[in-house]
Amino acid sequence: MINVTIKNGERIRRKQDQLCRGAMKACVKKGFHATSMREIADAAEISLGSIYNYIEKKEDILFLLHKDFLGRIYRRLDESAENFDDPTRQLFNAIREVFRLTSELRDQALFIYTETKSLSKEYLQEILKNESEFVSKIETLITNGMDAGVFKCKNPSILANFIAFSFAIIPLRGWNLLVKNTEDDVVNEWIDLFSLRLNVESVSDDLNRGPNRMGK
Amino acid sequence: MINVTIKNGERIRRKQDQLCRGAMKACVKKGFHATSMREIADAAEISLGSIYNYIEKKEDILFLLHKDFLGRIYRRLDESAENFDDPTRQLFNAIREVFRLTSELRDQALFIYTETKSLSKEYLQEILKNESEFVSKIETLITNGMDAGVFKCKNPSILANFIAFSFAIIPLRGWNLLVKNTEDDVVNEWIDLFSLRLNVESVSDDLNRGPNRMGK
Amino acid sequence: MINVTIKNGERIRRKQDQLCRGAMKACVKKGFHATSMREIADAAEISLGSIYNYIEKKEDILFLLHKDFLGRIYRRLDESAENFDDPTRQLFNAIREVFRLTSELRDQALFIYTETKSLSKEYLQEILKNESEFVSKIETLITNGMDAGVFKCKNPSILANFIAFSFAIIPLRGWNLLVKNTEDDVVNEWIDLFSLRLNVESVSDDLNRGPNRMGK
Amino acid sequence: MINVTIKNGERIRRKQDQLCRGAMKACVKKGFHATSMREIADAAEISLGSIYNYIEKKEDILFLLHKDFLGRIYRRLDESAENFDDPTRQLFNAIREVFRLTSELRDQALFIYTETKSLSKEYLQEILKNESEFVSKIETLITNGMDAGVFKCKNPSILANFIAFSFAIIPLRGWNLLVKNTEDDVVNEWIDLFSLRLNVESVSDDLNRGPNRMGK
DNA sequence: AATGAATGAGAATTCATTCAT
DNA sequence: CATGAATGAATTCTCATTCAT
Repeated sequence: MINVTIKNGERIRRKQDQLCRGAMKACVKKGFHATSMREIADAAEISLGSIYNYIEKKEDILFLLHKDFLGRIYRRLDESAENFDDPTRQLFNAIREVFRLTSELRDQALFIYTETKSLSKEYLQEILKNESEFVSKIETLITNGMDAGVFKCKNPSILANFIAFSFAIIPLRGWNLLVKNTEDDVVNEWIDLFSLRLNVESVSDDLNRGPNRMGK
Repeated sequence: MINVTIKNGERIRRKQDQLCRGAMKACVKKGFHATSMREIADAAEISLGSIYNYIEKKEDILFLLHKDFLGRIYRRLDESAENFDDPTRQLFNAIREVFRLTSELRDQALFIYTETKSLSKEYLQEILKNESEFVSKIETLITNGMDAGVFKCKNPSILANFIAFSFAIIPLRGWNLLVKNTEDDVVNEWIDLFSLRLNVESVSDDLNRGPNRMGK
Repeated sequence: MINVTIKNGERIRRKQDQLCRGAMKACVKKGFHATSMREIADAAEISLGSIYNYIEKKEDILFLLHKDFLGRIYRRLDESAENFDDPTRQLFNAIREVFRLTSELRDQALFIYTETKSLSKEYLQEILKNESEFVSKIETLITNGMDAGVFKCKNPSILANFIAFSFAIIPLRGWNLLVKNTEDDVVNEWIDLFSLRLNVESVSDDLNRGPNRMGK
Repeated sequence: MINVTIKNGERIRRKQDQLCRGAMKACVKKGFHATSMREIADAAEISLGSIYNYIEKKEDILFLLHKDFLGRIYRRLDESAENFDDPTRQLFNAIREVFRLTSELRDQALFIYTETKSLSKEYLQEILKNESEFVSKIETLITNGMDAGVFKCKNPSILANFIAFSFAIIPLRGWNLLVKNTEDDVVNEWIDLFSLRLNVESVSDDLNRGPNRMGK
């Protein structure tokens, strides 16, 4: 994907990881453009020249950051969904889990959401494809529930998008929301909203707000 | 707020407006950092040197763009709400109208939403205050309905935030949503979602999806 | 030709001239690549940033240097040829004059001859076109003499190229030639060589080696 | 001359040869400065680090390239001259042979001629000494002919320089000359020119343009 | 007030050379 | 000896801001 001078693939992965961690730390504060390669190098503890053994150009870092971040989000969605068989629990538990992750990574999420636009066309397309797949996964969780007769939904595609979009609310509007509310208040409100729309008779409280990872 | 050398207030406002229109045109394409003052000057048809009679530094332009954009959004909310007395119509008509405006100004909205972070602390606070007031206005529309006994809502503050947040979905996720759906599909889905949550018995279709600006 | 931000055409010419003089001074010593933009800026007494108001990229300077240098050479050829009507005097006087100029500008000529290769394709083509015209001009001087019956020559094109080429000998091999000989020795030898080949019965000494610019 | 860490002289020579071949291939395309050590290493199929066992610094490569190239040219001159006893045949056959070699190695010759200037003083002196010896060799061929009474020449030193210089015409001006002429046209023209100057009564055609290497 | 040329600090990137393995 | 990753000085170029006209 990214053309580099280094031959050892394992080393590339290791260093790009190191680079990502440092770059994220540095970029979150000031945004991508405003963060110089020197600052990234310092934060990643890789020498300035060395960075260019693992990337071709600064923008590659932004791309890596996106891939890395989205990867973590998607993995959380997958893993959360695997914990339940019941479609209702499966969906809403996954929502809760991903929501918690984006809240936890609030600054990083804000950074990613606002810097996607800075990607060049080629990279943007790849990232948007990733995001599409993420939405599709949510849509599948919805249609599974519909097939099982527990959800009613006219347009699962739109709802899946809404759900994916809802994960951004703490990063984007936490400055206002969290003044009077906790993250849990917010996610519960979303879940109530979506469960109403899915015509779920009773997302029983122990289920909806119960402890995480209750196992199957 | 912005310290300028010019005395004539009216002239300042006129030129800053001209500057805004040009700057928005120029910045929407490439983002704020990537747009040079020269490009902004060209787009605004003001000479490069002259710009600095009306602003102090480049960031001032970003601030002006935010103020200008948010002003237009808020004005739309106000004007829409004034068209109805009935709280249900008042709220949902306003949602529809503002939604349509952000969809229409999709590129500008995306620009504003993603560049807010670039504002310096001082400016950011002012912009966030504006946004808070916007959310408060929505919250008032909700509580009015509650007082009138037509809405039920446990936490109007969160819901108002959700509604404000929902306006961003076309700018931020239109690339995915609008592949299979129209803007109207999307706004109707939001309205259904929110009306369900507000326990509105029947947002009758002629009301909910009726023609715009039907007058009182 | 070169895209610049400055509008005033006269100013562009003036500054590009200033830039050329400085750049030539700086580049002659170390070659084009080894001379940094900062050194050029210092030599030209133009600030580093200002230079980029009058060129787009460093290579433009090399192109300007070529154009400027070749222009001076060609002008000398034209002016010299105008001084005589007699084809023999016309040709050999011009040779002598141009030869003297390239000897005088020995360092600059060496620089130009050895850095032509560094030009990008587009610029190279334009410069080579210039050079072609220069050779054609010499060829015309030869064919004029042939038409007048004073020169005999099987292949004026090759000979014109030889003559053009011969101007480079002092810049390129002066380090060896000028150990034992003067520039005049060298040019006289060339002239003898070429006049023999043109079958000129007697390039009388007063003509051949006589004072410069004797008028018509 | 070049200080290296390796002891084994034979190995040094072998690797430097390999380096030369690769470096020439790589440098001819873009010039010496524009060719990175990595590119040279790749072209020579020697690892980047290993190169520095056989040279001290990049410039050493340029020096080696010069030595190698000039060596080939000089060897051709020597060998060609050995093929004949007759001074006329000896000189003009040698000219033809060397001319053909520089034409054949046109790109390499152009590279060498234009990059000599990039050598540092120390190396430059050694290369120029080599070139001096080359010219002296030609001068000897001329004075031999004069001693034998077949050449008349006032200044063999200048003429020898002219001859040496003439070998550069295809590399330097082939782009123009070879549009209308063949290499043989060009060399024959030079030979005619020089033979006229040497007062050779008749460089008979079979001799002058006859087959190469006709043996003694 | 308007203009647009001048400025130089700072950006990304390259690359010869070194050095640990 | 061979390898190739690491280094950071140096390079070109950009651009917000200033300032003379």
